Amino acid sequence: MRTADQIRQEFIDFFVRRHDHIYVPSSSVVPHDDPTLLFTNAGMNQFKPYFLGTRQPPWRRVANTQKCIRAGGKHNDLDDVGKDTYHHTFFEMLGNWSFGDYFKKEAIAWAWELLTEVWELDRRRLHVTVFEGDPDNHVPRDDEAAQYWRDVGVPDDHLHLGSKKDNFWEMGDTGPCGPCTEIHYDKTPDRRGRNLVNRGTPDVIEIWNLVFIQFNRNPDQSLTPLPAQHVDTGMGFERITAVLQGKESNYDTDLFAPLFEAIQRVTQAPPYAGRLDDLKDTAYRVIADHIRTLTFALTDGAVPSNEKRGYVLRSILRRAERYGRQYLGASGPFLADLVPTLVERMGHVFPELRRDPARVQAIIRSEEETFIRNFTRGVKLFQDVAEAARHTGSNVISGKAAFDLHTTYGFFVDITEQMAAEVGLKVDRREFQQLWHEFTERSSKDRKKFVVTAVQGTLPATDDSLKYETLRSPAQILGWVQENIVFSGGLVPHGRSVGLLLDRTCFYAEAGGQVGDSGIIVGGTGPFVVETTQKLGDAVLHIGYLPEGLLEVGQQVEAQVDAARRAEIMRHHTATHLLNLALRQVLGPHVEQKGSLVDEQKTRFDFAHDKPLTNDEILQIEQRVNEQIAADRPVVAVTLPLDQAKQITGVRAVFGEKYPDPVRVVLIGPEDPAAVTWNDSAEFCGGTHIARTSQAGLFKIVSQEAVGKGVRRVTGVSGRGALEAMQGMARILSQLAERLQCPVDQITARVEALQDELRKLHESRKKEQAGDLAAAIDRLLAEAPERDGARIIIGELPPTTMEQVRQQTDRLISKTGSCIVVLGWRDSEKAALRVVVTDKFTHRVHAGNLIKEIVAVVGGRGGGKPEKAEAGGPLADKLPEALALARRRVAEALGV
RNA sequence: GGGGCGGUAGCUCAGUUGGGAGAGCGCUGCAAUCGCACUGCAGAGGUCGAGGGUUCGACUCCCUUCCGCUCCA
Repeated sequence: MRTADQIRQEFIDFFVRRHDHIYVPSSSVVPHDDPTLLFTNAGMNQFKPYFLGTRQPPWRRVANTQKCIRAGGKHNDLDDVGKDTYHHTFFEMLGNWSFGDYFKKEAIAWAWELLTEVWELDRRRLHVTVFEGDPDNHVPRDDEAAQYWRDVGVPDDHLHLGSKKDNFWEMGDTGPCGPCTEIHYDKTPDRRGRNLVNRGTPDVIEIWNLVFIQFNRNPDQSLTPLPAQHVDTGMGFERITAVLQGKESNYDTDLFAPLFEAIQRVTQAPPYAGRLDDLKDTAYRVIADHIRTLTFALTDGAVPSNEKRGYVLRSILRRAERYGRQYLGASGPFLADLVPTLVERMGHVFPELRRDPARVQAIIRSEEETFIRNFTRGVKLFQDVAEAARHTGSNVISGKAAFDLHTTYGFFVDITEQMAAEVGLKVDRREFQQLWHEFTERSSKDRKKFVVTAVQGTLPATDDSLKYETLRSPAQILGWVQENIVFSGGLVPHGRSVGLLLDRTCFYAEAGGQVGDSGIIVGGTGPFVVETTQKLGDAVLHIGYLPEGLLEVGQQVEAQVDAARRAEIMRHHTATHLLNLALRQVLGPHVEQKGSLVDEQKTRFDFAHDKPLTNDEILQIEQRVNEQIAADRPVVAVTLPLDQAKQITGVRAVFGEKYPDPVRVVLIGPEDPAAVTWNDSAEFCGGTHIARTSQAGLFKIVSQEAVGKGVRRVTGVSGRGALEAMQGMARILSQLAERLQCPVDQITARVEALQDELRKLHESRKKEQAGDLAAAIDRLLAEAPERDGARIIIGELPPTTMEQVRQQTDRLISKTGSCIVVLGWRDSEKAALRVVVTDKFTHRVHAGNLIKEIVAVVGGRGGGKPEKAEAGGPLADKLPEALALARRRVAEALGV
């Protein structure tokens, strides 16, 4: 029997050796350069530019195996994984490719050759499909492909027509497309599967898809033939391995066996038995599949997080963890321990796995630990609500409880539902949906801001190239936007919030974290007040209002940016770049920008870092930024082709952001991109900056906080704000120094000494009082009358605290065994009372009720339980009176 | 940006309408043992995240804030 490794190799060798293909390694499973794509989900992802014609392919014929992940997004197989024999979130796609080289004839002939001659598959079990045609879109039936199949010997009763859904491939709404032909394998024992092709049964499965890219879909939906025709084929590696090894299930192949053994080893569960109706075996499949996805994704640089790609990975990890805990009896983290097995199994094909498996394991382990913590807490909450439900005789978990479990502990409803089902309960889905709806509604609505998202009418483009050069510029009014409607003629209305449109402007529109400019637009009889500036497409909206006067479309005006505010903004923006650099230098290379906000008061900077900054780190960072400011380095912007800009040493960009090509790069220090070193700041940035660093004046970090797991936020000030922040602190310090009568640099020591002194004083006073108190108590005890075996101890104590009296009453109880105690004393000018009644007498004297009555005498309130009570009041002089009342009441109660 | 939950001994966590801060594990000492483990006894260890407020009295209720987790946008 062939091993999986042999099968993969034979595929590659077949195309490379026999048919002159070039082997191209798999691209990363995390598409770092395509923000629209969560994961690489098909072999063609890395070759897309060649099909689109945006780049020339360096080779004509290629063969490869591509790492793919399908989870989250459109192709979401996540929920099916583990439940059947053939779904995976991670899989390999074998493919051979022609970029404008061979076409249908060769592709079909070679596919047949590989399957029937090299691999010697039974021809009688192979079926093929070809496109049936689509007259509405002028696409003919693919008779060509059908003929080539007949030529290699496929009989007509093994040739099927397929619909657009199965046999026509399109990249998107527009772009390259074409018919495809699929090869299916009949697994039925008697080879009677010809009517089961494309019926979604595991008995007859698609093993290879050959796509013939020959058309371009135009925006008007018409098709035109492409000048160069391409072939793109994809064969699911796990499937073909199962077929060639004669296995029912992909999971029965030697690709998964080592993983199952490892899972068994780390969980101590019974071995994998391959059953579909056993949740234990489902768990094995889920875990084996998911650990492949996690290991490959993390190896390629993805990180679990609470949004997007990272969130999908987190869900996958949790799903695996949950199956392991519930069905295999894993009690602690176990997924991380599976990584070495996978690296050993696949490292020779994907050497990147061997680069740093320890890092991958560390990430997985830490995720597992947080999940387990949450899971334990969530299970507890679940048990509470389940118990409560049973208690009320209901068999329904409320929607609110399910909602809380999701939003607090990340339990998806189906998890809650499953857990409920296991104990015979149901979940109120309707209530859940209702709450969920309100929740998402509120989350999305609660961000105010005047944001123009879509407009009716055509927006004229604005030339805003002046924003880097000047703060005043002549312009002509082209119109305005009001309540999402574009007006292009007439008089600008008074007092309403509108977005004024000009032909050119020097106003900076909000972008790249920098806030929009404010200012005025002068002309006619009154200035237009600009509160902020935003960009929509190529149009700049000067958002504000016209208080009075006349302003008309077509009029010549002058745009004047609020120069003082802009200056503060520019200081902060340049300071942000210096901060970014300093963070990396002080904390390490993992510091990646996650977002920023720059305005006239501050710079707020979010970055990847997983723990709070220490005081020392903050000091170092401030110091580095201020050194750069003091060095009075020039700040220059250069515009470069994107490819070239990416080559600049240590250049920084926000991950996931789309940058134009050419891109603007802001350099601090060197004026030539080639001269940039790791100690200089270079960032892709479209913002406005000061000309020299010294203009920032001063930089100070004022706060830091966590924004989410692994993301920290620091807020800093420069320019005037920094001065104010420093002065504010200096003022507080000098006030403290004055109050403490010591120099500023001794404040810490002085406070420590004071705290120490205070503590000692407290202790000695406590001791002193305790002595007095014990003596007083003993006196009271000596003269206490006895009634029915209980000592009745009522009296006043010297000034003390409740704490002390508690200890003394404990002593009394252990001494007397049975007693009724009413004590009063002064505590910082107020009267305090405590009543204690031992068990046997609580039905005759209720401590709580008694104290309520007697505390009224000293003008206070209090309460407690039958056996003990505490109270206090302001009229300390009336204490004897209160105690006298207590004596009477106790005497009455005991029938004296 | 908006919401939910949590922060109590070195660790994991209890703490029930506001009325003496606890358990388990760990730690120290003693006993027992040739020694270790186990066991028994004793003990140390807490600004109940921080700061305000309400109250005679706050771990508990209210506000602010920090830290962690989580969901949505």
